[in-house]
Amino acid sequence: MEEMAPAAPRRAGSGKKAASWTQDPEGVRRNILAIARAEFVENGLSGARVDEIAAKTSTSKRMIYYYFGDKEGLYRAVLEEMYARIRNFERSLDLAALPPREAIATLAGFTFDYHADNPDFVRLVMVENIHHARHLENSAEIGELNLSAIDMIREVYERGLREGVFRAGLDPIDIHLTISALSFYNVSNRASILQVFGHDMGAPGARERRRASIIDTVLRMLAP
Amino acid sequence: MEEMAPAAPRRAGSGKKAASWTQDPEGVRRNILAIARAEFVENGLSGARVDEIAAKTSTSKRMIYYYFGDKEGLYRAVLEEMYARIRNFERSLDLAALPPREAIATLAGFTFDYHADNPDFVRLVMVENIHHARHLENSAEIGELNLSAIDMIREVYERGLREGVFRAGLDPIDIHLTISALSFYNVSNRASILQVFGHDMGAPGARERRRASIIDTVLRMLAP
DNA sequence: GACCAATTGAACTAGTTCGTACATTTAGCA
DNA sequence: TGCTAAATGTACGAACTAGTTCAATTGGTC
Repeated sequence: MEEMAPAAPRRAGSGKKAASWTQDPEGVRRNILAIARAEFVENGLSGARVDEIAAKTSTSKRMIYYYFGDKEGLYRAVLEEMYARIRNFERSLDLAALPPREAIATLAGFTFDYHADNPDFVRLVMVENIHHARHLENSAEIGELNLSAIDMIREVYERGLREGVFRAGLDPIDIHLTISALSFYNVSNRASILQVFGHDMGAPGARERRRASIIDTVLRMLAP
Repeated sequence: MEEMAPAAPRRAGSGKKAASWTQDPEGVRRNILAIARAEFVENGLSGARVDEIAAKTSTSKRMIYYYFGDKEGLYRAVLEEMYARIRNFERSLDLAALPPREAIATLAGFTFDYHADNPDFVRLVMVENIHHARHLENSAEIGELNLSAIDMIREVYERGLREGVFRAGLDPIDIHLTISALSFYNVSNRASILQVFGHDMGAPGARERRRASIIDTVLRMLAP
């Protein structure tokens, strides 16, 4: 779903000695980030190889260290870019315009789709959790999107309460966790579920059925 | 929650040259497996270091290769032991003796507790999914526990249908996925949720509330 | 057009990591 | 008791890996 950021036409010829190149710092940065993301997502932080990332880049290993300091710096940059992206996704939703039940159904459906369509995001969060989220910890600007997601749910939930379509006593974060867990697991554990149960949660048919089931489950959770 | 399998008293003195030792193949095996599990769970497959595992063992690196062939063989052994364990857990449940709704509530509660009490299991499954479950694939004897879990749910579900306490049209595997997802996520994503939302799903109070909420959600999913 | 800071390239290195070769000890059995 | 196979210890090496050194090129600015 993402372009590879081909870093502008560089070194048109081969890698000869006296070859010349045009400067394009932003392009180089984006190119490195895109490749690095793919590698970290596929092999994890310790499994990814800097030399491998460098080789797949249209630039050299030297540039990785020049722009990102070290391997962890590069990983952190990938992580931050990924979270910035999901923040955008969340901002794109306008639940306030919908009736409570439809708002929750929309949120659940969109969340499910976002996870299913962005396995990279899911896998990176898995990797980060294996590392006890200590890179997320050192990364500023993560705390911003905190309340936005929860507050959005709280607003809809309280509106639903006033209208009598939701039951009282629920915690907005509990609603968020339920939606996230059901959406996340369908991607994160796809491989092991396939091996153990022979059921492919990612197959088109199964995915759609699961999507409907999850929306239904969340609505039932909130029903009076 | 697990003993360290101290591999029988070996080399009572120090590691001197002429020291003697008593043979204990099984003890050595178990000792290596226990240490290896901790390392793989903590650092993943690529992050774990064979030398580090060997150092923490009461035996030497030579033994690891003697018994398990290579790093992947050791990892596979750890994985198989872990799955054998959960199979035992599932067999310990006797849902047939309970009324349908209580049976499901019990299953959900037990599943939640098993995950919460065995983060090692959860983390190892995460690691395995990062690797696309390809080690699970090459490991025989995994397919056995397939139907047991699903069949157990199917039996209870159909009983509930006949008694009119469950609604029709559900897939047993869908029920299983819901219970697993909600239980798994609470452990697997604890670190990132704490960082992003400042909410600790593992804290005693939060854990109990979440447990009750999940059981309730599953029952509502099945209600007519 | 000359000068300096920002960029980039290629080779190199110090330390790590998996795995092995070789020697030795133990346990059980003829 | 002596012999053999299983089990264990020690030391080492080849390959890999993150990060660096040194030098060169570019773009903009005076």
